[in-house]
Amino acid sequence: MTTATEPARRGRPGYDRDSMLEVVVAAFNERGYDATSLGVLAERLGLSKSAIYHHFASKEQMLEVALGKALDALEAVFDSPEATTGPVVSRIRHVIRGAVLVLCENKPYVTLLLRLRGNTPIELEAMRRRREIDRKLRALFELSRDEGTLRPDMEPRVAERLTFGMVNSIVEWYRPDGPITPEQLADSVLELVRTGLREPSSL
Amino acid sequence: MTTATEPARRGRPGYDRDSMLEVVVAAFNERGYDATSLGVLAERLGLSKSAIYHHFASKEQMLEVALGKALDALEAVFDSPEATTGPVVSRIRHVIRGAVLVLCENKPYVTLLLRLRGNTPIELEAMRRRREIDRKLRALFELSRDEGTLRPDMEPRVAERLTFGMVNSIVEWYRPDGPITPEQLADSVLELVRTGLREPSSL
DNA sequence: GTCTATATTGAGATAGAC
DNA sequence: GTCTATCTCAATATAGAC
Repeated sequence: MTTATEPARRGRPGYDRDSMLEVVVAAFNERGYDATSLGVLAERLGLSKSAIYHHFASKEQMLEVALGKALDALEAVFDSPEATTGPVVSRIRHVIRGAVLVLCENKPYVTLLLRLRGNTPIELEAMRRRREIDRKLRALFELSRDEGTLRPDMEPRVAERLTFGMVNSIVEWYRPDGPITPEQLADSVLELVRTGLREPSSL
Repeated sequence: MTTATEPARRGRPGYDRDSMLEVVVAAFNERGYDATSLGVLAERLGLSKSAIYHHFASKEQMLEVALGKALDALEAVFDSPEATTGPVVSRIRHVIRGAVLVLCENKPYVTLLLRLRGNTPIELEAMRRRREIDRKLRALFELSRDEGTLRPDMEPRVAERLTFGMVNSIVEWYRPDGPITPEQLADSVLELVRTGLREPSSL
């Protein structure tokens, strides 16, 4: 009932929670969570409105499950051994690369997370977990400053905000079927963060 | 009726369009446009719901006027002489700096613009104008690549997206009454874009 | 697991008095 | 320029049959 077993997603009927959530979250991201009615969801699912309640207790529970997927994946990156041990510069590179990859591979769920406004307790709790992740990147930049590998005119807090701003903005334009792979994108972000956009010789 | 004349914004009554819009847009940004009901707006304004209709024909018209403010200010930066003539690197610096300053000084209106989902013709038109601005930054990065001042391993399109991603993310955390001035913030963004976060000597 | 009702609430918007 | 009262519609959610 909770864990998907085998087939799932046919032409029309026979949804399980995960396959239904894919359709639902895509709709949330296109129109916004609040602007997406159960009627629209039912239409896109090819079901009646009431059938949805067989899988989810409420519209907000769909949001809750989706946000959990995004947060679990992001937290795994920031709590991994490569993020908590070793040279600080390597740790920073690891979490930035990992965040880009998670974002690309779980784009719909992360997109939903990044657009929360905190209108309900469930949204507030998700935002709390997200802020905890932000805090971990900031802590890494503080270590970097202390050891002298962060340029001294850059506040760790500003570095963290701008870095995450850049990374998070990727959900707005990355296309899984596009020409750029997540790995290439992660390389571009890391290079920009490391040494900027300018042709090095023109410094 | 359309243009504000003199005083405006008192303790409770006597709103004109602009002073009312300030309150309205703040509410939109806190809860999201769709999740903000006229009832909530009336409460925050200290008015009844129907009184709002003396100033705006509809909820969506409030959005339209607010988006116009943001877009007019941004377009002014990208159409200015400093953005269209002179060395390409200077033009890029000018539009990035200008975008950061406009964003800080018109934060509520720009925030609203950046969160649109395109659910109505009015939203779609605003998104079209916004894409036009994106296109102008991309064109500048293409010129930069052609003259050899953009690092060759960075696609102009990716450079544009990551740069605007970083700039636009500022609406999520900039505080007008905080310790960082818009000018300092613009400097930080420009330095990060130019040469990255690393202590230069550690390259 | 899905359906056809339907209950209930709150939304955006209007009428007309003051 | 603001109010009270009301209209209309669409939203989330439930009941109960198949």
